[in-house]
Amino acid sequence: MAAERLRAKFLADTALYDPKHLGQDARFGPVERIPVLTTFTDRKECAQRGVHRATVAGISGSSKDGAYSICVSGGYEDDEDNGDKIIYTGTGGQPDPFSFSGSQTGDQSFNHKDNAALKISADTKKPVRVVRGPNKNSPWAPDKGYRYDGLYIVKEAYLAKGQSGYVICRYELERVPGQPRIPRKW
DNA sequence: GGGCCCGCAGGG
DNA sequence: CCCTGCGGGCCC
Repeated sequence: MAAERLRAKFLADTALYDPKHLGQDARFGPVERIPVLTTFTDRKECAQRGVHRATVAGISGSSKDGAYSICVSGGYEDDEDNGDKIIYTGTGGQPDPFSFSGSQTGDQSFNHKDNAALKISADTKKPVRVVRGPNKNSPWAPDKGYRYDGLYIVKEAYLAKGQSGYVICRYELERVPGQPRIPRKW
């Protein structure tokens, strides 16, 4: 099948990413040979290609230099996905990452290293790669797999009160203009 | 389809 | 090293 051959070629052409060979700066921005709207079968592949290097966590980055990438999968009830604008929720305040209820059960804070990283991105205005996972609540999410949707700028980062009444870290992201349009489901 | 549980790659 | 985190597979 042609699609499978194309996929095999893609996997061969995109060298497996070894972060140890890269400087900190190389972790920001676009990834070589991975165009916007490239879709990965799962989080592991997405991590191996260097797009979002965490296999589980939603935020990948350094608490000193800022975030490299985030994954929007709809795991947090206070998220809002409007395509070019995203309201994203920080990490923490949930019982554990594998039994997400969607509801917060505790407070978040910028003391958490991942939340701190994304807050720094709001100051530096360095672009952050955004990956969308399958999310039935968003018309902009892929049906399956994880799609690299290009670069966004973190406009604001602040503490807020979430739906469940707990403190959350809230981030307002805006897509960098001039990138391929994101397909809409409905 | 839901519940359960195992796991890996980062970053500090 | 150690711990954590918006998966995923397997069983039923």
